[in-house]
Amino acid sequence: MQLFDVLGKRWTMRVLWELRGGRLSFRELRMRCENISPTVLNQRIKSLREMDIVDQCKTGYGLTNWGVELGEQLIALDIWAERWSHRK
Amino acid sequence: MQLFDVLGKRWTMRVLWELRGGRLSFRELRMRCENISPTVLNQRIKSLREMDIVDQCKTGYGLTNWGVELGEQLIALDIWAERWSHRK
DNA sequence: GATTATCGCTACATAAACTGTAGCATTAAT
DNA sequence: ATTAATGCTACAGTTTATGTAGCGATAATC
Repeated sequence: MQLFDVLGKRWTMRVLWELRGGRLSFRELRMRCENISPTVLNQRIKSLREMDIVDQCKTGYGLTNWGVELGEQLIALDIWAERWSHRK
Repeated sequence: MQLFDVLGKRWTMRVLWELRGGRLSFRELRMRCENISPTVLNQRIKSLREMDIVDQCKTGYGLTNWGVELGEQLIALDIWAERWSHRK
């Protein structure tokens, strides 16, 4: 499945996660992703833009409507992970 | 976050996806994952077992209770992806 | 009770993906 | 005009994944 192929690549989910907070410039996004290498960041952005999940305007990169929805899915995952992380 | 680190590795989500259907032997699991290399499959299994998401018994590998829950999260993602894939 | 099959898994050479740093071209502020 | 910040590319070095061969162990078959 195309979505899983992309999400399963290193940094993809992290990039989406960081973009939930609002638009970010390329350099800001890099810093928030532990200074991911610009090469890979650019590859991820490219994929996500082709998938209508991320877009770009003069104020930086951000989530499209689809991206916001996907972000909500990640939040659901995060809530589950919170419970899971407290397992005994 | 630990969960995203693991899920974001190649093949991890696919392995979980395939295990939703029931227990599978190492070799069966390999085949269903497009003949992923055994080296990597074993690494993923190891991580997922340490996280109490996958377990092993004489009938093969399968999901723990936590794994089933996580699988449900993936199904939610899949349902969303289905809608998304029909975008215009 | 040897033999054949299947199993989980490791070894290892090759290939692909990621990293880290430097820096170019462009635009925005001073 | 100069300085500063931006998005992004280049590239060498490292890490990760692939593909194939095969070992040791257990299970069925003759």
